[in-house]
Amino acid sequence: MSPRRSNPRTRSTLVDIAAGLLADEGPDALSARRIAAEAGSSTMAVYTNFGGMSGLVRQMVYEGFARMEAYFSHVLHTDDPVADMTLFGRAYRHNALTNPHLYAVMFGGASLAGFSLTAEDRQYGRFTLSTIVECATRCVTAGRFRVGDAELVAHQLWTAIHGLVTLELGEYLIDPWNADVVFEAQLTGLMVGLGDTVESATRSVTSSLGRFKEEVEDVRPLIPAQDDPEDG
Amino acid sequence: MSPRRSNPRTRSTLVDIAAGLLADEGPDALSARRIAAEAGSSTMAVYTNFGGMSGLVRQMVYEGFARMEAYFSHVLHTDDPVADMTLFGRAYRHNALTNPHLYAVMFGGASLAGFSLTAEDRQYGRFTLSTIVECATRCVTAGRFRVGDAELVAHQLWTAIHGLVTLELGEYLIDPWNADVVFEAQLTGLMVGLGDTVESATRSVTSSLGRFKEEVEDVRPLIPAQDDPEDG
DNA sequence: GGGTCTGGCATAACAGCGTTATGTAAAAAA
DNA sequence: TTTTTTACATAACGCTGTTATGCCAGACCC
Repeated sequence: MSPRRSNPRTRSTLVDIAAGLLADEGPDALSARRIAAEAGSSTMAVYTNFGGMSGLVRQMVYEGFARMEAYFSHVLHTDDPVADMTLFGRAYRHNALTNPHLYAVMFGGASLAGFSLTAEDRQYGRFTLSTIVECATRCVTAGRFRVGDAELVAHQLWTAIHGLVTLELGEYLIDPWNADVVFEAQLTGLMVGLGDTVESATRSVTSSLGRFKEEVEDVRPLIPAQDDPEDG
Repeated sequence: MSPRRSNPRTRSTLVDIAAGLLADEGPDALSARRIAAEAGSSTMAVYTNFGGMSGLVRQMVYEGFARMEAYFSHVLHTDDPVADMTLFGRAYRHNALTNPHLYAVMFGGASLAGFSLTAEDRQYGRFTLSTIVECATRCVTAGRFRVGDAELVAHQLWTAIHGLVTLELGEYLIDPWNADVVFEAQLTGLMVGLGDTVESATRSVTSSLGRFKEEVEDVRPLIPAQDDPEDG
């Protein structure tokens, strides 16, 4: 009754090769033929395992969100929620700059020809935001933020940092204002705009810079297995 | 000695058709064969006039920046520079939502397969920001903004609004926080973060909403001629 | 006005792409 | 062992951007 099962390692190796190709040579290097050639198989492997290039790309997007969550999970909860929040911002930017092409596929609309995210995919991405919402709640209850709705706060922070990262990846933020300067100013400005005082916001932003180098920067998220925890 | 000159109208019609195709059917509908077919010529017209698809797309990007400038040019200078600034934000978002695919090509990195902007193209885009810098200067001299450097202020505003618009176009901002709610809150928050008081910022944001519908919303920027002011 | 020469544009081909129809063989169930 | 089901290989289809080739329109020179 039950037929031949697909090799579990095939899925993960295909995704690994595709992710490496995207990271090393950019989106134009992503092709079914190229991936299959480097995997030593035919292009049909992409179709039996993922239903086409879209499915494979979608799997890479999921992995991208997993990497982002890995960075977020290393942000500790301290008694300075605003510092925690700015640290999330630093982690978010760090993840995007570490995986620029993958980030572009995740949030860049139709970054890859013929591929677009489904509503379910975006819901996956939005779920990652729940960590930020939780931290925003702590900022509000601590009296540091004026606005009461944590979800609105999270969206404001997300959109602002995302925009900076996007323009930075697009090489729009260079001389004389490089992205670092704008980012630091943006962090402080956002906290003040949400209700924190200039003094405490500046302190929190500064402290999170030190924490970033210890807690987040060197995190090397392991590539998660794709639906099949099999590994060799 | 001097050879046959290319038909000046060919360039503009090709760009017009391409822009219409991009706006109506999205990036996947953009192909040299399709454009040539709708123009009644062969694909070679794309190569003699633009050197290839990249050149044509680049020309469309220039037109995109021109449209954005057209919206900006309709923002009046009042004695409330913060209201003017938020109105620029509304104009920026309005332009992006009116030309979503074009905006994606302008700022979405490699939104179209095989196309990427050059440093010169980005300089063109950054030039548009000079209007914002000028307005930021007025905000600072009026004592509404704390931060002294107008260019830094302009970059903070640009990145924040761009990020919101990008996620909105990517359909990441829907239930329960739609983009409108986040946008209004973001405008106020940004002004406060830059030094304005909550009260005056709220007033300016509110007043710019009314001005938007009168000064900006119905602007229909005419498609500028491409390097050749010839027209028929 | 005729000659000349440069380059716009058409035709057709090439290499690549994602995808699919077809055939084969491997693996799981009976 | 037989049966069944599907993973995978091969080859083709239609599409893409691009280019080699050739024709001829049109601007200069005489």
